[in-house]
This record gives sequence, C-alpha cells and structure tokens, in this order.
Amino acid sequence: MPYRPTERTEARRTATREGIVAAALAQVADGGYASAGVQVVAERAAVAVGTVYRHFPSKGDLFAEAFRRASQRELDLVVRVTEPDGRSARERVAAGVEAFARRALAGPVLAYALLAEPVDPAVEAERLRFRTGYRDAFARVLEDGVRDGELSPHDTHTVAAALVGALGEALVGPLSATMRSRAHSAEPSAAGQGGAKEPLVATLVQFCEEALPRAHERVHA
Amino acid sequence: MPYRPTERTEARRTATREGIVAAALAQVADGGYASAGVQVVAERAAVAVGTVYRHFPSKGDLFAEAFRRASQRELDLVVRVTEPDGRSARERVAAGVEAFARRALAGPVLAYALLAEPVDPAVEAERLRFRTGYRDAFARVLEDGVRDGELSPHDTHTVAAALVGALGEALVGPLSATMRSRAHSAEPSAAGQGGAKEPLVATLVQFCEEALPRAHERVHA
DNA sequence: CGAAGCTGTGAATCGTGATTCACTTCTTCG
DNA sequence: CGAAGAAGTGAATCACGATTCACAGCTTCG
Repeated sequence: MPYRPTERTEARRTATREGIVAAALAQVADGGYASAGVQVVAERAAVAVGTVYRHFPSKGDLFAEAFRRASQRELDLVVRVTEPDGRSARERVAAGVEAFARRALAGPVLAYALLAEPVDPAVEAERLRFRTGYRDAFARVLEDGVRDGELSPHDTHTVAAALVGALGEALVGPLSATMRSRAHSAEPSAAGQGGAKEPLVATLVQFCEEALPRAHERVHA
Repeated sequence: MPYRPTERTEARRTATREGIVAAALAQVADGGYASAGVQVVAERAAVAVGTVYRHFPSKGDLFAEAFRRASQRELDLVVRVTEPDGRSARERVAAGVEAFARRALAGPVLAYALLAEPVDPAVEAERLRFRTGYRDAFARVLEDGVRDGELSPHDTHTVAAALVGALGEALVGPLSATMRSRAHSAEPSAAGQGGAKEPLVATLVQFCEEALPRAHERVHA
C-alpha cells in the first residue's frame, strides 16, 4: 500500500479548503452573493474551478459553510452579550440589539447578504437556522424575565421573532443605502459616513426595550 | 389601410392579458413562486408560451405586475384601516397590524410569496416598493401621534420599518408551517387548522402597541 | 525507482428554463 | 373576396453558470 495521507498533506488540504471558504466569504462581503460565482471564487482563492468541487460537493454546500461561519460569529456575539448575569431582561435585550445593529452597520454588504439578499436554497436554509438562533437567544432572555417577574407572561417565541424581524427590516434600508453609496466612491471608510449610525442604534434599542411586555409594576431601570 | 383595431378586439386582447396575470397569481398562490414557470402559467391561462411574450416583455415584468396587484390589494386594506378618524394612533396601528396579520394567515402561500420567498430581481423590486408602502402607512400614523402629543417624538421611519419587520418575521414562521402541513392533506380548510391564529394576532397587536414610544403620561387605552 | 493514490486543472459538457420566430389563424375594411 | 395588419402558437434555440472528467503533477512507501 504505497501511499498514505500524512499530517503535512492533510494540512495542505485543509489550507486549500480554508482558502476557498475565505475567498467565498470575501467575495460575498464585497460584491454580495450575486457576484459570487464558482469561477470568481476559485480565481480569488487562486485555485481552479475543479478544485472547489474536490472540496465541496456543490456551490450550495460551499456557501452554506461560508454563511454558517460568518453567521456563527455574529450569533455567538449576541448570545454572549445577552447571557444572564446580574442584569435585567431589558438590559440584556438592549445589549443584544445594540451588538447586532452595530455589527451589521460595520459590515453592511456582508450583513445584507446574511440578512436579506436572495440566495440558493441550501444557503437560505442556513440563514433560517441562524434567524432561529437569534430568536432563541432573545426568547431565552424573555423567559428569564418572565420567570423573575420582570416581564408579564407572553408568547416569548413570537415576540422574540418580532424583535429579530424589527432589527432586520429596520437595518436593511440603511444597509443597502450604504452599499449603494459605497458603489460610487472606491474604497471603504471614506470621509462622510453613509448615515448617522448612532441615532439609528439608539432608536432600535429603545424600540425593542419598549416592546417588551413589562409586568404591571415597573422597576424603573 | 385594411385593418384597424377595434373595441371588440381590444377587449379580447385585454381579456387574454388579464387571464395571464390571473394565472400567474393563481399559480403563485397555490404553488409559490418557485412553481411558477412561464410554461406552467401559460398552460394555466390556456394560452401558448409565445402569447405570454406577446403581452409581457419578460417573465420578470409579468410577475412584477402580478405581485403589484396582489400587494396593492393588501396595502390598500392596511392604508384604509389606519386612516385618520377619531381614533388614537395606538388604535390605528393596532388595526393595521391586525388587518395585515389576518390577511396573511388567511392566504399563507401567497403571503409567503409576497413577503419572503426568493424571487426575480424585478419582482423583488416590487416587493421592496410595497414594504416601503406599509412602512409609510405606519409612519403616517406615528407622525399623527407625535403631532397630537400622544407619542413622543422619534424616528418614525425607522420605527415604522421595525413594525413591518416584526410583523413579517413573526408571520413567516407560522406561514411556512401552515404551508408545510397543507402539503400533506389535499384541500384547504380541513378540520384542525394549522395553528391557533387568534393568539398570534393578539400577541402581535400587543407587541406593536407596546413598542410605540408613548408620551410621558400614559392615556390608558 | 515505480506503483498507487491523492490533489489540482480548466476546457468541455450539461441542465434548466426563459426567450425567439416562422408560421397559422383571426379580424378589418376597400 | 383579398390585402394587410394583429394575435396566437409551440418547437427550437439560447444563455448562463454549475458541474464533470480525462489528464497532469505531487507525495508516500516498498
């Protein structure tokens, strides 16, 4: 049995694979999913088209993985900042909303792709999974709030979904606006930012805080 | 000059055209956009493929028109029930939310297609236009509320978008769930409905009412 | 070295569904 | 009726990007 894969070759293999995923993500992050053909990604990864298919069974699988990684990063962040510690449910929701919004506005093209751009079914499925993730993260906070008597009992799943939807929809407009203006000037982070981000974040945080069904007597922050 | 279009032929032409639009919409309403190829629509309209192209420059244009009509109906309804009359902004928002949710749950497949299903860019553009329509309808109510001192001043556009997003996201789950269960049993409106709709509607109405930034002193319903 | 098995290559192929167009059928009017 | 212009037809074509695959180049080990 003359050939046996070794540590070194396996490392090389992994490196190539990672390069392809990275290229796919990079392409989505700066041209959107629409721009991300297999050809283009392969070129970007300095690899032949066939190589992509030696590492992934299909385009859908490749991008599902790329989306999964990017989304996981974001979701982890939101989960982290909403984790139970001394804070009230309200504060925890606010922290999650703020983190979500800030990250999205920082990387608008990727955020738009992750959030709203038309994609393959396999990728869409990944998107769905992560939306569910966000929803569950918020739902957990809401349940804690109900248990502790801070919030009145309610359909936490639906309310959490509504929070996620509110964030998404309110951000998609500004996100695509930023993308459009970027299309003109060449490079990122130019002089006058697309739009004032802070007020937008503040509005969203307030909206989401208010929307929570507080228990009869208020605790005032 | 031997031939001149006349009233009768023009009527026939219009009828054919209408038939095609209706077929397109019907197809979307019961198989989703994914099922709506030009071929299929043509058959459904009892017309040849070429005829479709004699009436519409492209598939995108056909479906853009079909979506436009369906969406306009829905939007008109929401605009109507949120129109200013004696009611408070809160009540008007609640009425809009309720109407939106009820209609969506009544025609889940169409609602899903209108709201969230992946579609052609031309159709997506139409969708965007109508989301903006809903947003503006709610924004108008919010502005009235601010003017009348019922609500505190705020970014009405963003809040309105958040309301629309909350509705959309909270409904998409139940909508696709209903669709999936419909896929099993053959005909609509069978015995045990997909899920209890009323509580869902109530949750959404309450969520949206709560989320509005009320002026300092509360009016209590 | 050379057999065996792996990864990399990229031009050619394939699938899908929108779109075309040469032809037939219908309608109008001198 | 017959010319002329319009609507209808549907098999053939086309566009486009994902996918394949025969071949070339490494890597391992007896």
